[in-house]
This record gives sequence, C-alpha cells and structure tokens, in this order.
Amino acid sequence: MTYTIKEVAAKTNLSIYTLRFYDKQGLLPFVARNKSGYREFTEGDLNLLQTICCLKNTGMKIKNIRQYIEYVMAGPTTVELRLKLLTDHRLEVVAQQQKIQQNLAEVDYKINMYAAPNAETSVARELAFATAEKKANHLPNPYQMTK
Amino acid sequence: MTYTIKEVAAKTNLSIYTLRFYDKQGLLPFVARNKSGYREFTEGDLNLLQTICCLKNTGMKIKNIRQYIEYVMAGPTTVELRLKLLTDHRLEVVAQQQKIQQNLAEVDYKINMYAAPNAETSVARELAFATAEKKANHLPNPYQMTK
DNA sequence: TTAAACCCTAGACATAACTCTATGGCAAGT
DNA sequence: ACTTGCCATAGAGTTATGTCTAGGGTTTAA
Repeated sequence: MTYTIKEVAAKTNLSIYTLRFYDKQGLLPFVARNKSGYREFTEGDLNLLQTICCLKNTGMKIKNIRQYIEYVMAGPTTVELRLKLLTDHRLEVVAQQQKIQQNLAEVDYKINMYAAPNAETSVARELAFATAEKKANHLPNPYQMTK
Repeated sequence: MTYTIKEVAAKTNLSIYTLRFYDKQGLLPFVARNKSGYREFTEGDLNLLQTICCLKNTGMKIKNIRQYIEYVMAGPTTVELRLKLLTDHRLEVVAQQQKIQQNLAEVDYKINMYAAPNAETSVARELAFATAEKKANHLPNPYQMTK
C-alpha cells in the first residue's frame, strides 16, 4: 500500500541520496514516517513527486520548487499563487528554449560549413585571415601551422 | 585594432572574471599578450569567442568546448573531428529540448487546471484523495486543513 | 610624478545540486 | 539469536562554473 525509499528511487530514476536530499531541502514535507522513522510514500506522494520532477526537469531551482510545495501543503486557497508561480516558470522556460534555438542555429551554421565538400578550403581561408590579423598586429601566431 | 579584456567583456556580456576563467580553462589559447602580459583580442579572436558562447549557451561543458578549441588550433585537418563534436552536441541539445517540452507539457496541464474556473474545487478533490489515502494507511495528514 | 584606472596571477570563496561516508537502529529469514 | 540488507541522520566531499580578494605591475593624464 505504501512504498519504501528504495522502491520510489527505482520508480522515479532518482537516487536514494537525491530523495533524501530533496526531503532535507523541504521538497517532501508530505512524506510520512512509520514508527521506526522510515519514510512511507503513498500513491499521492508519488504524484506530487512527479510534479517536482517536471519542475526540476524544466530547470526550476529547488528553492522555487519548495515554494510551490509549500503552496500545495497550504491547501486550495493557494491556487492563484501556484498558478502565478507556474506561469512565470513557463515563460522562463520558453524564453530559455528560444535562446537555445538561436544559439543552436549558429552551431548549425558551423556544422554546415564543416559538412560542405569544400570545408577544408573554407577553414583554411578562415585560418589565413586570423593569422594575417595576428601578424598585422605584431602578435604571435597561436595556430599550429602544419606543413 | 585590438581589444582589451574590458572591451571584450562589454561586447560579449561575459564578465572580466569569466573571460579570465575561460582562459585559465584553456578556452582562449588564441588570445595573445602584449609586452606587459595584457591580453589583446583581435576580431578573429572575437569570432572564436562568439562560437564559444554559442556552445556554452547551448549547454556544452567547458571540457568539450576546450576540445573543440583544440581542434581549431590544430588547423584544417581537424574538420571532421570538429564536425563530429558539433553534430553530437546538436543531437544532445535537441534531445534535451524535447525532454523539456515533454515536461513542460505536464506543467501546462497543471497550469490549465489551476486556471480553470473550478480550480479550487478540483484542487480540493485532489487534496481529499491524498488525505484519505494517508488515513487509509494510518499515516498522519501533513496538509494544512484550513477550516 | 603621482593618482586613477587599468591590467595581471594565484588562490580563496560561493552556489547549486547532488553524492558519499560514518555510525547506528530495524526487519526478515535461517 | 545472527546475519544480511534496508533504513535513518549528520555532515563531509564532489563537480561545475563562476566570482572575488590580495598583492602587485602598467598606462594615462593632469
């Protein structure tokens, strides 16, 4: 009817260490203990833990996840606060995704250059430009000139 | 004709500390020094630094960025190695973006729930389920029951 | 020629998020 | 009752990526 920390670790792909760490960080105030002090996870606890993982996987800081959990623990009156926290987070995630897309486009540009049949030629031209610039500024050439 | 570290910091939005840190990590072997030991950045150096920032902004580890830079320093014969490094990285970034999309979809589900007109009701129902489960397992109820 | 504003390095400190170690209690099977 | 394996905590250690401080040389401009 309940799960041990080991079982939860297996289900969630979090390590036992991480689960205890999250508990210590105040992310798991809903997890009960049995008479020996062992954690007992219910299905409902796993649902909440799943939400925690979603927030973590989208890059939310533990501090903010803790805030969310505190809202959950406080009951239905915090719905609006939860909504604001999640929508703010959503905006950050989307912005971050866009930033990565833009930077990845530049990486793709490089990839295309390197994948082109004349790649060595264009790279050699780039290198020639860089070394010429070093020379023009009376700076040593840091590149390995093979041949 | 060349830029000081301060000017480069202003251009790149990296701090002077970060630039020196990157140099210490072997990311800037191409940057020359003047007779006083001051760094002198050329335009070509800025191009390379821009690539470094792209890789960093897409989540590449410094260790791998250093590997890329080492390939660049070694000249045009490393084009294929550079290509492999970048395409491997690209795959990781895309996979990571997809993972985030999936997790964000779950966050969106929560957002929609909280944004619905009957949000408090459904949250109260969720809470009732969780507390009932705790009770059924003879565990204390960790939720703040207002009222 | 001196003050202000640069530049340098080495190395300490910071932060986040784990990860592990030491030590000891509890549980289940023989 | 013992052994094995699981559970607990406290707190030390790790990794990555900076950020800052101390101590000292350099450049510029009044």
